[in-house]
Parts: sequence; C-alpha cells; structure tokens
Amino acid sequence: MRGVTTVQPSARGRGSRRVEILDAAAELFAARGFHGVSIEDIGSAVGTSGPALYRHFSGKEALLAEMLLDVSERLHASGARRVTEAADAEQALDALLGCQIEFALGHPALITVHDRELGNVPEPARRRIRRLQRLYVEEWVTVLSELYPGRPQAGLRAATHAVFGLLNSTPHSAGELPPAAMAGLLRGMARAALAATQGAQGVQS
Amino acid sequence: MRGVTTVQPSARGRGSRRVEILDAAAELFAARGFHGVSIEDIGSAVGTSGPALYRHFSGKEALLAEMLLDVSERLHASGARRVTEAADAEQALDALLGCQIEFALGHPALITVHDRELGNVPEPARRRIRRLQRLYVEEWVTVLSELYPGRPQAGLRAATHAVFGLLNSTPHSAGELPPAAMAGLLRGMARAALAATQGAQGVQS
DNA sequence: CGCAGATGTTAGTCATTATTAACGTTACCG
DNA sequence: CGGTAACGTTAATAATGACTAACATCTGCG
Repeated sequence: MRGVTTVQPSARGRGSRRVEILDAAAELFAARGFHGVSIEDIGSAVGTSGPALYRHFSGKEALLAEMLLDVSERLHASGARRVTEAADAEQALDALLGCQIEFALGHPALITVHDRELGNVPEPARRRIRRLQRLYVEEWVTVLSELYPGRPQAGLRAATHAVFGLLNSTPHSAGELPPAAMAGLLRGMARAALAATQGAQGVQS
Repeated sequence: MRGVTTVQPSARGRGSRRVEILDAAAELFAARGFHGVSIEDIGSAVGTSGPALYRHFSGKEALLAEMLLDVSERLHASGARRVTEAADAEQALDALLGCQIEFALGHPALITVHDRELGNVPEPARRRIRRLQRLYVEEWVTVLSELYPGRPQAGLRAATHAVFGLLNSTPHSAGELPPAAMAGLLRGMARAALAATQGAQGVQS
C-alpha cells in the first residue's frame, strides 16, 4: 500500500534513510527523552510505521548509541583537527570555541541528547562514547593549561564543563537572538568566563 | 508482614514521608529521566513497595508537578526576597548569583530535573511553573538592565540563560572541586561572562 | 474498648511498547 | 524471465508499568 515509493526508490544517497531516521529520532529524544519516545513515534516521524526501523537499526538502544557515538566523534575529531591547525594556544581556544558554538547552534537537538542520554546507551558503546568525551574535554584542558599556566587542572576541567553548559544553553534561549548575534554573544561570554578563572579560587569575597 | 514499622510509626515530622519521597524521586529522575523511573523504583528507594506512593500523591505526574513547582517557587521567592533587600544593582546581582549557585550546588538533582522534565508536567501545573520560571528570569533581566543600561533585553535574556547553563553545569563536574572552590569559580566566571555582554553583538572577530 | 485515619501490602487490570514473525513489493542484475 | 536484496506492512508476543481494589496494621482518641 505504502510501497508507492515510486518517486525515488532509494535515490538521494545510499544510507540516506539511516540519517533521516537519526535526525528525526534526535528531535524526538531531545523533546521528550529517550524513554518518552516510542519506536512507533520515530517511525511515523519518517513516514514509515514502527517496525520498519529494524531494517536499519538492531534496536532502539543501538539507534541511540550510533547517534551519540557520531556526535562524540564529530566533536572530538573537528576539535582535534582545528587545534593542530592553530598557530598558538590563543587561536586554538578560538578554534575550540568556534567548533562547539557551531555545533550547538547548528544541532541543538543532538547537543541536548548528547549530555542527557548517555545513561541509556548499552555498555559496549557507552565506554567508547565516554572515552571520546573525555578526550574532547582534555583537549580543552590542554589548551587552557597552555594559555593560563599555573592553574590547577581540576579547576580548568570544572571551568571547561561550565563553559560547555554556557554554550549548550542555546536550546533554552531558542529564537531569542539571530544566530550570528547569538554566536558572538556566546563567544564573548565564554572567553571572559575562562579568563576569569584567574584567581577565582577564593579571592572573590 | 512489612507492617513491622514498630520502630517509629510516623515520628520525625508530620509530612516527612512526602519530602522523603520527593527527594528520592528527584535523584532517580535526574539519573534516568522521568520515563526511565517506575513507581516501583521510587517506592523501593524509600523502603516501601510501589503503590504505597498513592497514599501521598495522586500519581506520577502529580509528584513531578509538585517537585518542579516547589523548585520554581523556592528559586523565584528567594531571588525576589534577596533582590529587594539589596542596596543597589551590583549587590542584587551578587544576591542572585548566590541564590542560584547555592541551589545548584546544594540540590543538583533538582536543578537537573527542573530544566529537563517540564514537558512531562500536565497542563494545569505546567503553566504555573512556566510563569514562575519566567518571573525568575525577568528578575535577572531587570537587574542586568539596571546594571548594564542600554543593552537590548533580548541579549540580556539570552545571557541570563547562558549563565544558568554555566551555573547549572555543576552536576556534570561533580567532585572535580570542593564546594567552596566551585562556588567561587562559578561566581567569578558568571560575573565576567555577564560583564562581557558589553559590545558582544559582533565586535568579536 | 472501639472506631477513624493514616499508611502499607499483595494481587489484579489495562495500556503501552519493544521486538519478532510472516508476508508483500519493487528494483536491479544475471 | 527469475531471483535476490532492500525495504515496508500488518499481526503476534511478552514485558513492563501505572493505577486500582481489597485487605491489614498501628496510632491515638472518645
């Protein structure tokens, strides 16, 4: 009945269906949480009904795993590349900021899911995702160590997480500002916040 | 069988059971999400089994609603009180920062649930929670407007959300730093980030 | 004492939902 | 043409889970 896909059989790229599904699932997971979304929901979001998804993924958890793995890899990879291309620590930080801001503004749903649903990924994949996340954070910490020498790593790690929180706030203030202005604002705030880690260990009254 | 509550019938406060349940539920919701936690889970977390909770709450959603309503009220109320007690805008901002940091460090689970699970609250209560959240944000925006005049409200609102993201990052960097150091760090970063909203509308290269 | 009320318990009930089974259809390839 | 692989479809199946019912127990109070 619905096999009337006479339009374009499976044109438009080889594994195009997979990404289509992943995109739809990301939106839904971000909006209602992993357990708040059913396979049927995802299916109907891409125009098929429910069990069709098992032609593409071995299960709901596997779908989530692939999604988060992909995000972690993209963040880590583009972060690493742009850092090695940078001339100095200053530029490296700019690159990292650009990387994260670009991703947060461009894929708010993925960012949201990425830091909420790791707990629902089954063990084999979870370790890999965690490892990539850790590497990405360490990239930031390394650059910051170079830029602000003498500051303890623990503080820089906490500061990094804080900046992630700041940058990833995008989904909460959606539409408040045009994207370009938002990017500029976030970049400025993040830079200032990082610079302020200076003597913060108790100096503040 | 389990009625051997001969120890302390219901001593230790009148509605102590309710808060005990709310606390346990907050931890669980923060860790696994609203739909990832069953009534049974919450029950066994407080030593009773499942349906006993219906003696205290009319349902799972009602439980969540009460939890979020309480958080929103506490944040808004203490924010409002401390702002009116402040001598000037500078002190008001300090008060707001203290308010939010104290809450984020003291009740990470509540903070987490508060900005993830609003979508699962049924309509009558959801509106009230949203209203309180909006009022709380507007409190920040008002103070910031006073402190940094001439900046557009939209930008300040976005900046406020960004600072919330920064401060609420606490659950992610748990244990990285002792609480006092963490509080100082967050305060310093937030202050600097807000001050940097100055000419951020595109000045940054 | 005897009853009211608060708080639990266990055993249903009824939906929802992930996953599998069994069965088309369509497109391409020899 | 015949067959195979890719992709869907509509039934089960089986588990889980929210909520209700029916039935204690314990406390305090008249």
